[in-house]
Amino acid sequence: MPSEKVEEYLEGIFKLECEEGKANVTRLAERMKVTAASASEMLKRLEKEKLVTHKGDRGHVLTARGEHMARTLVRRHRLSERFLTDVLGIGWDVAHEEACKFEHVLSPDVEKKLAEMLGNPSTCPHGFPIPDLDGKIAQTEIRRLSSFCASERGVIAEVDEEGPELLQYLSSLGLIPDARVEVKEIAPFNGPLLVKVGRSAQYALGREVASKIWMKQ
Amino acid sequence: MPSEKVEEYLEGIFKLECEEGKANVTRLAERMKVTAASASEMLKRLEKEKLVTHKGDRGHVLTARGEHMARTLVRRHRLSERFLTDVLGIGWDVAHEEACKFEHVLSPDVEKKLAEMLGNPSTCPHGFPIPDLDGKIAQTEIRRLSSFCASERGVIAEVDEEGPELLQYLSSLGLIPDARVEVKEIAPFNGPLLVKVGRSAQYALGREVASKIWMKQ
DNA sequence: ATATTTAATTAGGTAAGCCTAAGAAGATAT
DNA sequence: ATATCTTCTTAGGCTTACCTAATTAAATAT
Ligand SMILES: [Mn+2]
Ligand SMILES: [Mn+2]
Ligand SMILES: [Mn+2]
Ligand SMILES: [Mn+2]
Repeated sequence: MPSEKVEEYLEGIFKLECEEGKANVTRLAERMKVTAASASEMLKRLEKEKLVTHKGDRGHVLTARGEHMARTLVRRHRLSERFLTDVLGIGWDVAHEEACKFEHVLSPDVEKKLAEMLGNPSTCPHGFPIPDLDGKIAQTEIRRLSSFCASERGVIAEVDEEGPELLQYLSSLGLIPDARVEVKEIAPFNGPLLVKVGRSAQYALGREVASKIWMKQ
Repeated sequence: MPSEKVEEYLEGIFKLECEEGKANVTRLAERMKVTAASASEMLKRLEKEKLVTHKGDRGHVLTARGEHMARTLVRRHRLSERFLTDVLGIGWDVAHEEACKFEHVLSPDVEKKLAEMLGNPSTCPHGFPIPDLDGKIAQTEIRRLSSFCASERGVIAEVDEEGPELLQYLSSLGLIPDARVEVKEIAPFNGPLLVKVGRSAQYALGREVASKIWMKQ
């Protein structure tokens, strides 16, 4: 049985692979909040356990087995988030860190029953797709809000942020998955976006924040 | 933050105190499935951390702080069992070991929301009382079924067993909390009890099994 | 009182995960 | 070509939680 730490590393490597194609020591260490030395040691161990292989061009990638485990963890994480927000009424801003603990204690049977109870949801509260039992993740066409032009409109698909503060702020503006957003204006010199959420007032969003909001349609 | 291991030891010591008044190294080691050496070391550490004190008459007892932590864990364990059986439909025979993992990942907020969602239940699926937020445990008058005489009747309060096999067997006979049981006959020479559950057939129960069933009324 | 059994502790060791500090390898700049 | 970053690895240490084997302490039996 892999330890909770090993599981967290697999998840971290998987996310890095999704975002950057491969994982390197430095980026993994950052994500796991450990030193590069610690990340290097863990990668060596994961390679010995055939969960990771050393890709030629400077980087590490998960093996089939490692990737399957990672996808299972992502599924359990997002199902847990769904449960925490929908059933218990926990805020989406803290659901992530609570789910990060839950994901390691779900057995296959509990995972299955939980998914059924929730009606086999397809996304987590932040809009990310929930992998199916085989680990398959539904792909959709999405673009960053920061890439939008003035007068463009769309619907929020995903909010790519884990910290509670920003999530709390965004939900207070109604900027949550499935909200309709229209970009009214973009300030010059790479300035903030003026957006309208639903039929409420306009808000100015910094580019960094806007780049964490992924839009569909 | 206490580690999961420390939490499990606190729980083990608490149960021993309830059952035998105090915890000694040997009994604790048995319960935790470690050697006496390991249990001895852990007790030393818990004493250093002021979670346990060395009682004069051969034994260790929890401090107020240690006991409060233990009661919180028991509460989270039993709430988790309730959730697993009532909401997810997990069998009571495996709910215990699943809950043993859940109890360590519940934050105070999640614990509170979970208790509310469940309607603040007063007992776990095995009939044991759920401590309230202060750790207070409701006391009731209960007796072992094995102490019953022929023709005595009562209602099952608690089933004091953690292994899945016996629990599965007992529930197949309808021997679960709140079931009405009548002792029809007791075989001589400390023999088995012939019991009638509800209005179904009679079953012969060994004394060891009968002593794990606690009756009320 | 002495011997035996049981209970508890100590000594010494291992593995997982973390750290700092030092060194090696690669990439970039001058 | 040489110097300077950046990235990665190694060496050496620490803590937690476990182990076996040996020792000490306490209880029980003869
Ligand atoms: Mn996680
Ligand atoms: Mn999420
Ligand atoms: Mn437990
Ligand atoms: Mn129970």
